Amino acid sequence: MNAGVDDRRASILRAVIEAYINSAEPVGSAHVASLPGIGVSSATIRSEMNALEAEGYLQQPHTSAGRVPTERGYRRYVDELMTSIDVGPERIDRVDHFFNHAHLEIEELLSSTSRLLTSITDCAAVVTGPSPQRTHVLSVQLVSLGGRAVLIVVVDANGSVEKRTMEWPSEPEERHLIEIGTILTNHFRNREVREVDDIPHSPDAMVDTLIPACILAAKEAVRGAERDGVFIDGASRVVRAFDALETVRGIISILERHYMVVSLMRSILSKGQGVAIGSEHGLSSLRECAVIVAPYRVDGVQVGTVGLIGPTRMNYGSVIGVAQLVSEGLGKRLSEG
Amino acid sequence: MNAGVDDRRASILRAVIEAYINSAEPVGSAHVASLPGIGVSSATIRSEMNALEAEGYLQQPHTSAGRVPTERGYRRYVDELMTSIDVGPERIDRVDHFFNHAHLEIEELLSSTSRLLTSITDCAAVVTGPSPQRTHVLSVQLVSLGGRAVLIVVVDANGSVEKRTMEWPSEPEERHLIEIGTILTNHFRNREVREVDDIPHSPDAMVDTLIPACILAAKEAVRGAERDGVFIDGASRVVRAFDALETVRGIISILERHYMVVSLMRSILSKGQGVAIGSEHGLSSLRECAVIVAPYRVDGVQVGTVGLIGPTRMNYGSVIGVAQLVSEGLGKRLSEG
DNA sequence: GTTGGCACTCGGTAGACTTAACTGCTAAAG
DNA sequence: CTTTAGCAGTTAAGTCTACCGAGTGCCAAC
Repeated sequence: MNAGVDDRRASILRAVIEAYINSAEPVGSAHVASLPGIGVSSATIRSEMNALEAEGYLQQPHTSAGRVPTERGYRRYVDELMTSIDVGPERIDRVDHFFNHAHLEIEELLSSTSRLLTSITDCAAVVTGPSPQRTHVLSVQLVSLGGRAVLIVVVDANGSVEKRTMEWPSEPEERHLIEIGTILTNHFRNREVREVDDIPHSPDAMVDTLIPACILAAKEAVRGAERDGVFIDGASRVVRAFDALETVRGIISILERHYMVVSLMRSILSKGQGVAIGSEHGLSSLRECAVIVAPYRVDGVQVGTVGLIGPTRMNYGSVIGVAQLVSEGLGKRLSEG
Repeated sequence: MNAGVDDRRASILRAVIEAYINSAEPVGSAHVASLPGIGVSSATIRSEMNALEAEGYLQQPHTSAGRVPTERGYRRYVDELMTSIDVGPERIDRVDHFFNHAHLEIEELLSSTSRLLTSITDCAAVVTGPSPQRTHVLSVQLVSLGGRAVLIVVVDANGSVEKRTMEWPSEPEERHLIEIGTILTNHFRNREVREVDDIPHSPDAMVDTLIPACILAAKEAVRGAERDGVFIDGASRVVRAFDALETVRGIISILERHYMVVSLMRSILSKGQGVAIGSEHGLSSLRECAVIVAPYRVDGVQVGTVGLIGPTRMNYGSVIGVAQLVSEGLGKRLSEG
């Protein structure tokens, strides 16, 4: 078993996987042999495919069928066999055009990014917004909602607004609200919320006693907003790739639960990877899917992610490329402010 | 053809529809004859069913099968045949418990209402929030985002926050922002945004020239927020009721486009109805679904709606009942503030 | 090591037959 | 004139069989 043999075997594996990605049908030796760049007969291919099956990269749905890649096969393909990350010029154009022409509120930007991703890749797309916990605060305001209810409104440097209602000990006075707003704005300004654990003071005793609760509420407002910044689109698109009803239902029910998707993406990233194939991520409803994750950076700091969920037989080269392209574009766009 | 005959025919229609709702399978004459309260033989039922088919209320999937209700059949059932709107005590309890224990921000309230609806009915649930256009404004604030970007933040009486970025003619000065905030807060306070079309003035010339653009931005902020106040849940649940893949795909792709769902509900309401069955609403992807809409009122004014989307063979009595129950509960809850 | 040849294996399709669930019709009974 | 039992007629769905074709594994020859 020398390098030459392994090279050939590898390129046969690549050919099988790419053929399967295109056709979604088991690939036979004759088809591979007919491909340009493969200079050997189908009999040779057969014996190589046999070896690839023994190595766990391919499998046969049944004896008289062609071969289909296993999870392990896809994994190797992504890790070392993929010809190149080839997005295609027209897709690059679409992405460029999108970011050059996007003038939107942050939520609209993220949600249309998600729409862009799904329409380019035919996968379901996930975009998580910049974590408000890690964003600098610009302003804190208090607004009376009537009765003892007070709304605390936090604006951060991304232009996101977080809020939370709190209960005042008694009917709030306008001047207290304004004063606390000013104190908190100065206290939080240009700090990340998670860093703040000291408490400012006021000469006014009444105000002074209220401040700790307000700080707590502001932090909770920001924590609560973490959940909202997830934009998922394209469920109906992924679903086209499958024809087993149970699979479809499983996928939909995961995509519907945004927190599941977020924690899925987090867990993939935390393993230091960008691609999870089939059962690698452990969500059995998505066992026929691959998940691509690409974090994006604002001013050098990773603040959010872009993700794509599609069938394991997706076109990895192009999907991974698009994910990277868009995550870069989004990071750049958000860095400009 | 006297009243007695029509009564019997009607109760046979009712029996067929209810049996079909329970079993999802074509209903035969023998089964209807065996039901309590039907004192005639299957032969008689057959001839009545024949008549009902001629009248367009029933149809046969094929000659040797039982009968299935037509759209027209369901329509008549909903309009005059439905035994009663029967929600069932345990469901009533769940709804009561929900509204008694819900202490949440408005968005969380609406989204968990939507979750409640879908889990009770197994339909997809839609909750549209109170229109911010028709809500009184409590406060308007301006926050500098850096450079010439300024965020205008509008808080309304429901505790919703709307926002919009605008471009300042030059680097904004803090005192201008505060002053305009105060002027606009006073100007908008306790008015509905859509009513405001006059423009307040300021002695400061610089401020005075900026005000019209700010009013515009505030109005756009509110208009833009209209879209966000839609909470849809339970796509994976409706989908369980169907086994044709194309149907499933169609439903998902509609539910994914929130604006389509909103305009669907609006159009049903504008026809003065609360139930649209099959093709009545004109969305071909939902031709196998029925849509139930129930508006809710806050302080006597209709501000939003609750909707349910399920298969045409849903249990109308219970689903309509739940929709009404929840819309009342939600209205009451929001009236308390 | 590579190749053509060949026997073999299965899944899938097509046709024939059977079964079961209904119906509509008819003629007799109420 | 309505209701009913009985029965022949219709059709989808299930079962069985045969057959085809795609694709394999193996082997002898190159």
